[in-house]
Amino acid sequence: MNQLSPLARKLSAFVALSQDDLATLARFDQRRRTILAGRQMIHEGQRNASAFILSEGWACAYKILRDGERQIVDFQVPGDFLGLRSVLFRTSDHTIEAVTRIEASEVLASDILDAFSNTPRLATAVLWAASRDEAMVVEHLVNLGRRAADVRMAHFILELAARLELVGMGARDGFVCPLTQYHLADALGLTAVHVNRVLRQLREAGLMTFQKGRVTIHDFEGLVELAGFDIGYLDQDGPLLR
Amino acid sequence: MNQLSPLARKLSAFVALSQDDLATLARFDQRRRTILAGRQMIHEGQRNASAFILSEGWACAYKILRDGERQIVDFQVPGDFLGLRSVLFRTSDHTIEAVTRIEASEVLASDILDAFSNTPRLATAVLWAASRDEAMVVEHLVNLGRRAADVRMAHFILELAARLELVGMGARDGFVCPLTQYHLADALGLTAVHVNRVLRQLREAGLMTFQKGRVTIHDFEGLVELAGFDIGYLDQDGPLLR
DNA sequence: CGATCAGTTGAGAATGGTCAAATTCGGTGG
DNA sequence: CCACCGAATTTGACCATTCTCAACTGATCG
Repeated sequence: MNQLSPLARKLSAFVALSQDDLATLARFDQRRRTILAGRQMIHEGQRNASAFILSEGWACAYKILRDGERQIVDFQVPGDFLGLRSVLFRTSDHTIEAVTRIEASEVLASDILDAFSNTPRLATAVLWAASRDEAMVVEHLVNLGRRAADVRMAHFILELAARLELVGMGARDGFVCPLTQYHLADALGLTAVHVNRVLRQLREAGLMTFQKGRVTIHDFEGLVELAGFDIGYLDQDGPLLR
Repeated sequence: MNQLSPLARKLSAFVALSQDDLATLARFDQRRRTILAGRQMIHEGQRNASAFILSEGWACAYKILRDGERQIVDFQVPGDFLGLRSVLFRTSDHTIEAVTRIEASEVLASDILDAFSNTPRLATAVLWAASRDEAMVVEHLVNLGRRAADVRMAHFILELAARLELVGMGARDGFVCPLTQYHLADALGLTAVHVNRVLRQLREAGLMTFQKGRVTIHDFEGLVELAGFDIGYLDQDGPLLR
């Protein structure tokens, strides 16, 4: 079982996959790629893009507006499947960029379509994983639409903490985080200047520190209370499969 | 072909579905329901919810925050599939409410899971439709994060116009729209008061009018220019299928 | 004919943005 | 090891978009 890819590990935590399913998943993992920090893995408008399964490093998906502004839609951490929509849509509607140096497996469109035809159980599991990502995008949307800057930041940090904990890369007291304050600004719909002020405010309130590539959570309960964070949308039940 | 459901019509516009696929889809359409305006079709926290295919009327999906604020995630119009995520997640992470009186078909979880096992081509088409919805949520997120109130409104109206045109319910000069200014406010992350001001501003600029259940677009090109609207994300190519 | 709900408008407040300038920090070449 | 460079972070002063609160209108409904 040490041979399982990060995605297989994640899915297996929720679904019992058959030997067939695991074999198909293993084929997803044949094309190892190393991507340098800052490189684009998929770019907006690209046709026939591949998908990727992230095993090391962080990526982010974003859109650029006419005036050059950037909105980050989400971040991907190890174990995440990225670019599924770029495969189903012939042309990608967003850019995915490596935040750090990345180790990933490239998954061809044909691999995915074959999986849908031949291993429906795996297909449903992949759809569940995609739905979980969508649930995160929805919560992110709620964050942007209806929460004040400090609450927004707190919620964002708690979501990252929960996601990283699931893959063993963090805990309630914090995690290693390669993001800059510009990343936070573009994800949270704020300016970098205001992000800095909000971070200071949270630090001075004794809730959390974001410094030198590390997030330290000083008061987990306090942060949850401020953010009104409810982990439900991350669906720890797993997919409905028969 | 008159017997096709709205969803079958929408999917057929993009994918050639086999007799098997169509037969499976027809089974989706057996449980007709009428839902009164204001009723909840799926509520947050509900377990084992059904999905629905909308044939008449408008619905909206939203989340309520701790402080009672509401964020509308998206609207559904005839031809839309709603609640797919509520089926895959055992418990729904959002509420779906009828904006008007609705005619819809209830689709059981088992119908969908069977479809995935038996008609992979249809499953892929459904996944594509879900991805298209996700693309709209993503664009909505960008709207909230990085666009000013007037641009946000213009973009939202143009998206609705494009979606309704696809199902024959509107055109470039406008459409019938049952939404209140409160709906707009909760969708766009604004207050109803500010929505009203923005609408006045757009009306006085000769771009569009939102009044008495109808949106009238006076200057389509001007609105597109203001919004920086690019229809690409609605993916008119259809899904990649072999 | 109240009651209620959607829409409209004004005045003042506040959250977050803009602009500008330091300061810190991690590298990199000497 | 040290000087230096560019990127990231930090802070202040001022500004503007959007919110809040409050009042009023008009339509609809029982």
